[in-house]
Amino acid sequence: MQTKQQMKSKQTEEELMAAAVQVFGEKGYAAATIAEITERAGYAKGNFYRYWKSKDALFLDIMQARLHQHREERKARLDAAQDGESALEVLVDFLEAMIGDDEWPKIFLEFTVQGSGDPEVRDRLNTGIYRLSSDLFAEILSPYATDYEGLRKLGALVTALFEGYLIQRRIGSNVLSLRDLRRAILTLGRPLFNP
Amino acid sequence: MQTKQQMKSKQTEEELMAAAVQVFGEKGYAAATIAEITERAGYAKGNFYRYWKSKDALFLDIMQARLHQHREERKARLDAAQDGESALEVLVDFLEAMIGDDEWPKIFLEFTVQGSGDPEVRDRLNTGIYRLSSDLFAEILSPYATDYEGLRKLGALVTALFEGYLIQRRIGSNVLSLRDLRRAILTLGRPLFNP
DNA sequence: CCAAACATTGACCATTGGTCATAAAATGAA
DNA sequence: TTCATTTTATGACCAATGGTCAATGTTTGG
Repeated sequence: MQTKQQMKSKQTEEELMAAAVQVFGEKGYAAATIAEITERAGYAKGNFYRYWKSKDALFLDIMQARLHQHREERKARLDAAQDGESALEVLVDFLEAMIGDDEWPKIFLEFTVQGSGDPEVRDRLNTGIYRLSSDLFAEILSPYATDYEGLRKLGALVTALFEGYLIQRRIGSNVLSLRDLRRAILTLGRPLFNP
Repeated sequence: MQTKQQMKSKQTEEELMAAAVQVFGEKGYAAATIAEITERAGYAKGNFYRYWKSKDALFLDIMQARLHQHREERKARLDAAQDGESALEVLVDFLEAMIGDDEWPKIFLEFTVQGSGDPEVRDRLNTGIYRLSSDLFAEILSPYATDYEGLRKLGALVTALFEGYLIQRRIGSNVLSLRDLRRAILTLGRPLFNP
């Protein structure tokens, strides 16, 4: 059992994080303010910095938590895949699920682009926890294809397509649908699995 | 001939813009400050707002000027294209040239993503002056293919790939090269031109 | 019971985009 | 030339915001 202090700390952190998820979700990354987050959770602004060293750090934590959930599902479904194309479809399912929610992917994108100005944030984003890295992608699909470098590039192309798609959604363009994306990805991947 | 005042105004605007190009180029969009721009041009901060109504407006002007140049070249070369695939290659050349410079595309991306929060900026970005719109893309390639809607989607996919590629460069990933991008785009486009 | 450790507060700071009253310079009609 | 009007430029000022810190309350464990 923990001490009263430890419990209170934990609770405060959770309350702050819950408020942050709300505020970020409503206003996006840049427009969300620490003052509003703490106020909504019922604390003073200064208290925030006992739990996170910056707004960036908090957002990375939230991102991590949200992505963790998706990764678990992905793992389970991948075990059921039979061949390269179906495994690729599972990966695309995973990316689509991440993107399916309407607001958060845009906010992730906003943060990714603006945060990458800071070397510290850039490093953490590159950890592979936050993005479907090319290496992980190639690793997952390698049982089904021989061209490992080709798989890495395919992974990068897939990520590029999804993130480019997000930019278009952010700007308000509706030309592409998720179905179009999927078709394009399969077109790009097919040569690797049926040489 | 203009009056002395008009000439001075024009000169001031040019000096401010030149300073802005410098500062944005060195620091990116967010980190560039109006104070540094005016200071470098030798004026007081307040004077800036006689020429642009906001930092956003100035950046859009700069973006427009830089893109105009590329568009002219593109137009000239497109007249020489013979078939669909070579016309697509010209378009890719154009996008590659835009992206070839090292810093500015990243800065454009930074602005595009963060500025798209503001409806006014979003509208201007969608004018088609700032992006290779799907409609323009389809227009240009329509002599070589019958599936007009397919061309529009191809245009959107190409844009998505390039902008996704920019995100990766911004984050520091080097998996994709421009050659990879080109190959992927041709793979996606081929079915439209050789049905 | 009390000193040390921890949790919380809110005034304060620096930065920055943007505003505005004021001043300096140019203009053009009398 | 004169001088009221218009244009150009100034810099103090404002509000918003991320972040800091000394001070205050609260818990802990000896």
